Amino acid sequence: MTDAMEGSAPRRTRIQQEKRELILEAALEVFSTNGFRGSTIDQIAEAAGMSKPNLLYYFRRKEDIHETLMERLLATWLAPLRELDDIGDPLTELRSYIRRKLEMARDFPRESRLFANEILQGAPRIMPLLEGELKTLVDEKANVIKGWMRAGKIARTDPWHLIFSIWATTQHYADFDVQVRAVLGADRGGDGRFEDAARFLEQLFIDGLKPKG
Amino acid sequence: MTDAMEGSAPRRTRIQQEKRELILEAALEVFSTNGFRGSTIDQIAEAAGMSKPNLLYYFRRKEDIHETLMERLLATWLAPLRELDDIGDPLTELRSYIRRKLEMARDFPRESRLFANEILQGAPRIMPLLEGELKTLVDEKANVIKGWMRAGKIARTDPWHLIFSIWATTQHYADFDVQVRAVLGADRGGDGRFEDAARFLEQLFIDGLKPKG
DNA sequence: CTAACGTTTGTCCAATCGGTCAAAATTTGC
DNA sequence: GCAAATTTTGACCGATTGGACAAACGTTAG
Repeated sequence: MTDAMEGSAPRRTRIQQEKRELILEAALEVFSTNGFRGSTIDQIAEAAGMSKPNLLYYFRRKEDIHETLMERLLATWLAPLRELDDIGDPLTELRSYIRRKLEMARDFPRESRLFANEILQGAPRIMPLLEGELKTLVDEKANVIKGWMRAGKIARTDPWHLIFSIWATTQHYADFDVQVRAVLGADRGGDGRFEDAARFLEQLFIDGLKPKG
Repeated sequence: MTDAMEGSAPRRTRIQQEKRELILEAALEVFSTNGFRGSTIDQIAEAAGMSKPNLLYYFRRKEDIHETLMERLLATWLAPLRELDDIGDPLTELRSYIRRKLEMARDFPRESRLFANEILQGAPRIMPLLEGELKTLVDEKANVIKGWMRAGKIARTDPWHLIFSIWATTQHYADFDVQVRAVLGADRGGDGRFEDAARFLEQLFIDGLKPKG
């Protein structure tokens, strides 16, 4: 290998691509359940089916794995909000945003937990991103929502806190999944819980945001 | 000290009481920001202003500190839900439950994060409690809410998911505080954010749960 | 086939971890 | 004031951690 693995021109081997993916998949599993400091390179290596030095050949430091994981995560994580569009019926837009977010909580719980872990610990590694890219995006979408309110299409309320509450309620089903299942019990805590949640959230947000008479 | 420090009759010295409190306070700070595995005894000892062996004189194992912390936490954490009562106006009851939960997120964010950390990692230490005490309590309160729905006092919806969404939205302001402040920015992310949140959540839940004409 | 390059492994290291222990310092009961 | 009990400390231990390294092993292009 004559070139550094990071940088503008990665130029990776077939094996490198495959193994890096394998490692990232394993690391997602380990990091999301143990947090960064709670996870060891050995754990990740074992989950990826390779030796520790072998893993360190593909990622020089433990932090590099986490960093790569976070970069990928954030791109896909904000996609649903990016799609929230001015065109189309406001309530329909919000409903499908909520639905997409809930689907992500169902289909990518590990990504949600990885993100939650990072924020819980003060977001030491992604703070600039939160204050920059994320804030810009949310401000933009909050203005879209404000426009809907001014036009009388949805009830007037705080758009930022509306977005927070959508994040909170949907991600709850990924981050607090153990608690949700424990409380719902064997009968209601099965696969159907996401459909129940979808029905409930739609009623809560959409009915609650309908313009008053 | 002739007696074990745990058990039915602790019988503690004045110094023991004080120092144990000091340690628990320091441990709450450290555990809530770094998680259990991410925290070291040295960190806690330094935060409590004592040496590591000295700390270990009061709590024999790191896990004992965490356990004591969790026991105390859970008692106070569920208090607001316990107070949710059948007597009194349903919407008023729910409104003050939401307000109390939001106040706890504001006043005890470390406790909220400690709990979130535990759940995120699969609740290894409190799983029986979730399936036992917590489930029983939630089921009981869900039935109270169901009664209100049958009586036509509030809109019909899923009581369990209603409780989840109240937990999620209120605790979000403690657990994801860094993100909330980053997104709201310097002007709106100050002390007023909890009042804004209270207003928003009241509108979301109370208006959304009003019985339909 | 072979030389260059890419991959894998075993071994090792310094730092940090949770925790022990005996001795020293302090507080407390009388 | 003094002896017994409690509290504090420094030194230490084995285990685990993230990571370095060179040697061995595969792969591939000419």
